[in-house]
Amino acid sequence: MSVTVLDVARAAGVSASTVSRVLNGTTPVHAAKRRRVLQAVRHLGYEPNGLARSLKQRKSLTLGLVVPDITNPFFAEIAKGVETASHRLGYSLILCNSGNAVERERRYLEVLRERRVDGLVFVPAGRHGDALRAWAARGLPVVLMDRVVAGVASDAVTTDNRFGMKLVVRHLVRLGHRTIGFIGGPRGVSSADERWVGFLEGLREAGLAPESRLMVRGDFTFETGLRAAPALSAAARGRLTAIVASSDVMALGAMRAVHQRGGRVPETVSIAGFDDIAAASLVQPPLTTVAQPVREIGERAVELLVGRVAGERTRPSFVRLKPRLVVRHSTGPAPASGARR
Amino acid sequence: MSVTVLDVARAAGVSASTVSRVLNGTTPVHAAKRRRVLQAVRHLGYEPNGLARSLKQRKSLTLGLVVPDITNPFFAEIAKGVETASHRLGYSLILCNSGNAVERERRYLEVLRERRVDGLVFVPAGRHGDALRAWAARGLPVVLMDRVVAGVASDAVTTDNRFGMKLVVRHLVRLGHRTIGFIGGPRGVSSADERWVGFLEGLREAGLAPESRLMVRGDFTFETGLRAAPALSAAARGRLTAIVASSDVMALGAMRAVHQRGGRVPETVSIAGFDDIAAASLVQPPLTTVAQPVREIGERAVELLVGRVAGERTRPSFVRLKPRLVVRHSTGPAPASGARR
DNA sequence: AACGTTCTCGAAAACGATTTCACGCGGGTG
DNA sequence: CACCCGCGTGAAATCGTTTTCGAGAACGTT
Repeated sequence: MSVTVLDVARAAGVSASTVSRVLNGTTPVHAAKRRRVLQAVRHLGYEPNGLARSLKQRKSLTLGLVVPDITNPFFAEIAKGVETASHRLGYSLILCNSGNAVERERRYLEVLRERRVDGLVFVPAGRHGDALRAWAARGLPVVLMDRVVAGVASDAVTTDNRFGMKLVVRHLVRLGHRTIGFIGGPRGVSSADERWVGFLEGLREAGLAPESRLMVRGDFTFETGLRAAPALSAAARGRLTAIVASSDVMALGAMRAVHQRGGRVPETVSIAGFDDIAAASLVQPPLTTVAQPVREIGERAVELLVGRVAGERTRPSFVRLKPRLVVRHSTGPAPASGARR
Repeated sequence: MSVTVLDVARAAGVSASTVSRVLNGTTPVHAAKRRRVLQAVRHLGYEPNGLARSLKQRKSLTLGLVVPDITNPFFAEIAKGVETASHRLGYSLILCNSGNAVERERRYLEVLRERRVDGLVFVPAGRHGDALRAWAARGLPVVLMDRVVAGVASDAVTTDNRFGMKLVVRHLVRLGHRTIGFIGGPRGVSSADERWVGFLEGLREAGLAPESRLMVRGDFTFETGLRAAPALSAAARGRLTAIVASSDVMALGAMRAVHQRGGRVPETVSIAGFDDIAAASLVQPPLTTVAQPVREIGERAVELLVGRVAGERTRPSFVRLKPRLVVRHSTGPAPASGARR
């Protein structure tokens, strides 16, 4: 059916080994023969069989990417970074969408092992990393992105979420806000937890006392924001002048809720998010948020991974990238009543 | 290093062939031996080597997915559908992000051939399908999504763009609009062209004469919409009461432009888009648009593809899915002046 | 002229599975 | 009783590469 290295060898009047050597440049080959080989390759339209090569070389030049939801713009951006870096370094990428389901995640890691991927770039869905531990137990390379899972010492590339959230709080405090509501992410997801802590630290820094009634937990969805905003408002009895959400999608939900009740952003209440997804700059008013170096997360992760595949390091390395505050128009000075406090 | 079928065979006191038979259920095996084999598999933690299997069976159980930009929510949604369907049918998926660059696209198809993927799901970037033709020339299965490329008769799953665009026009006409601006997509991209035609037909249906000055071409970006809206306004000399864009992203750009100049949507001008990306329902006002059955596009494409891989059909089949008008709040009755006309 | 070295290259052995082939063995049939 | 068939099984061939091993050729050195 398809043309093999042997066909090329026969056509060029050399042995299969020589063809291989020419194609891979592993060992010098006489110029004349080399030319004959290359010509035969071109003439027969030979395309090496990657499967056979991978089998022999015991490396597949393939990486696995597992994300909770490729439809989430944040993960989509990460995926793009990962994809770009992988192909640049000569690796192909198998995409796995776990849908936040731990069971599917487990299945995927199994499939990826069968496929003999050389390494795994991973945004774990749940809190418990059983599947991940099973992976690491076999000595397979893996690097985590965005989140880290307790009790697993692997490479990881994350954002400094605590710092990022503090930037937001500082920004709001400087605008005169004193009563700030917080919409957090699910407990146990490390990035969400860090942002929670960052918020608290930000308040403390400004000499403000946190009120637990003004801090709610969400699941990163639009609906969460939609419901949380009025709830926070009510809990604050009219003192609330700002809401910061742990993700842009939730912030957009909050913004919608405010609009629906006739409020104006930022005049009535300032709103800030986290992630800087594309929609953040598209809505009206454009959302103040924290931009993560998403592309870079993906790229660094892959670089770390192929480094480990090549057996460079032995101790896990932990990269923390600095996020950046992006001030747009959804945040403004606290209204007089709120500023007076 | 890793445990092979031979290790299992030795441990179970049978031959390698028997182990294979047990694992694949190709041929009946005595219950006693079968049990011993399964136990040995479990005990040794054996995991079959997919590369070896693929090499022998001459099928990789892998598909390739090539999209212009995974970051674009429309393609992200498609990717999700493709991923889900692939894995459900037992295939893995190699992700390729062409970045709309024809050259990268060509490279990718090459890599995918080397990897011996069983088939390709493809959203072509450019107009000229050289790479695609090269692919099809080798008799490799491929199914196109969203767009179709001239002169290539392959399977395809598309939306009825013409019909979708007519739905929008009818909707606006029913609201009393008589002077409607159009922001189209790049010439040569079949889906964009079809929408263009659909718009014209919609006007004709309503007995309205198209004005070429009120139809501009864009490239599906936010900036296009941002610039096009004022331009259309100017060209219409105040008669314009509605704008329909060939994509939501452009519609959002147009909406922003209107807001920036102090206009209101839909009071000053109605705006409609196409695609129904997530952001469409998140903005204020929520965008009237045409929803494509995105998830289904991906899934149908994969089903078609594995059908072809299995050698079911021989003639290319062409699936056209019906889109659906989603009326939100960015469109409203034409203002009196416009309605009078 | 004899003798290492270095280069180049082919034969054959991997890589780890599946599949073909042939064979032994019971049991039903004429 | 001879024959044939179907079942379960192992040995060996196969998928298409890369890599090891060893050998011949070419070359420079003393």
